[in-house]
Amino acid sequence: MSTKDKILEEALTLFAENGYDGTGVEQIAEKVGIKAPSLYKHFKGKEDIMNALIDSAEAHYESSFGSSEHIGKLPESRDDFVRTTMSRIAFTMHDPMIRKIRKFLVQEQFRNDRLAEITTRHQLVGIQKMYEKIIEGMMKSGLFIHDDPALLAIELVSPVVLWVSKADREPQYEQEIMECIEKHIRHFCDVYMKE
Amino acid sequence: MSTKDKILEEALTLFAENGYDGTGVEQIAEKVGIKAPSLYKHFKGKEDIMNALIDSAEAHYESSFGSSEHIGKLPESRDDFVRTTMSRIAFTMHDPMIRKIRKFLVQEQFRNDRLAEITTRHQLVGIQKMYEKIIEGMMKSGLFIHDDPALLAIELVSPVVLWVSKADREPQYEQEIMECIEKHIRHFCDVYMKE
DNA sequence: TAATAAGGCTAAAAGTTATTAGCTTTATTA
DNA sequence: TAATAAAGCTAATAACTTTTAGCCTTATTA
Repeated sequence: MSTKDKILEEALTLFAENGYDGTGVEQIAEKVGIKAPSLYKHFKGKEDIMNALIDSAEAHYESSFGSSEHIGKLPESRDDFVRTTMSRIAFTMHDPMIRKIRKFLVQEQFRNDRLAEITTRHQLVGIQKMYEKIIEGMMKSGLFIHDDPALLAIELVSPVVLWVSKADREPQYEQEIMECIEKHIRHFCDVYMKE
Repeated sequence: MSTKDKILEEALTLFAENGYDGTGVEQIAEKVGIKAPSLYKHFKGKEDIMNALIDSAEAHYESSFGSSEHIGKLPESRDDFVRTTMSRIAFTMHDPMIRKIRKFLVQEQFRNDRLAEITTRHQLVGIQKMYEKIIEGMMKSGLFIHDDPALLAIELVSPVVLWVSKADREPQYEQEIMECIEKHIRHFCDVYMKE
């Protein structure tokens, strides 16, 4: 990995943990294994590092939810739906990179309009749009009752977003949280699936 | 209002806007109308101001959701439920004090365990426990179908929490957001209310 | 191989920030 | 009214932070 990439990686880790203002360039440099002034061979300044990070958060969003490719084939049963949804959530919750981006965004969301907009996309648009399509498909294939897929996607995803953000701040409850999430998803199926 | 209270008020405003690390004691003092060293006649230091603010956020939570008194009488019809719920949300969303506490907590939630725990209580426990009781009561009075009140409260409240936090970062969309929320609540009633 | 560029370093400038010391004024109370 | 406490101020300290300047080594390339 190039030094430039390593700087971005360590900066994201530190920003996620202590916020932008709570992190010094010296700390970043130390984690990379260089001295602070050497950072300036790769970036114009601290703000420039942050902007590059925002770009990469944006790129990450695009590659995760930008196209509809990522849906794969539609779940074919209730159990299939619960299983694929839970594993998607477990992945999102535990993947270190995704977790750092989430923690970074949530702390810096008020810094500027671009960060605000990206945070909304990550929290409200991304997974929800995806599940809108999945649910819509499953309505057509007769597994879900007919209803507004957008509203159902919101009802499915919102509690998950809140629980995952609880897990970000209180990781000791991860297991209970996963149980709550599964209970919620099963209840969702009880209400909106046929039979 | 005492100088001490004014310091807390202005500190909260600034912390909500720029975060703890993004706010200087000089800025706080200026807004209060004194010089920075005078702050130290009222607080031991910057951290002490923050701790007092956390106490007041805690007290605010207690007075809002600590007792069951705040439910008032149960809604007696679907329209009544939608109306009272929407007005509670509008109040929570617009009240400047509540908004500042929300923005402060969301930015500082990772700073220490106490902040993490209070953030969870504000975001996940507070309104949800309240609606758990309301929904439970309305199940008994036959307005809602019989189901787990805790799960229903989560489904009702979670999307609202996410939309309100979007309104905090992008206030220009407040109106659309209120429309989305109302649509969601009406849909919730369609699904879980009798007739 | 010689020249050049990339990327590291030290030293230090320049600015900011939280905090303390000590003085003065205002308000409280004995 | 006199004494004391509270709360303000200026000046200064001390630490920290970001960034620049200039030098040296290593790698690339003509």
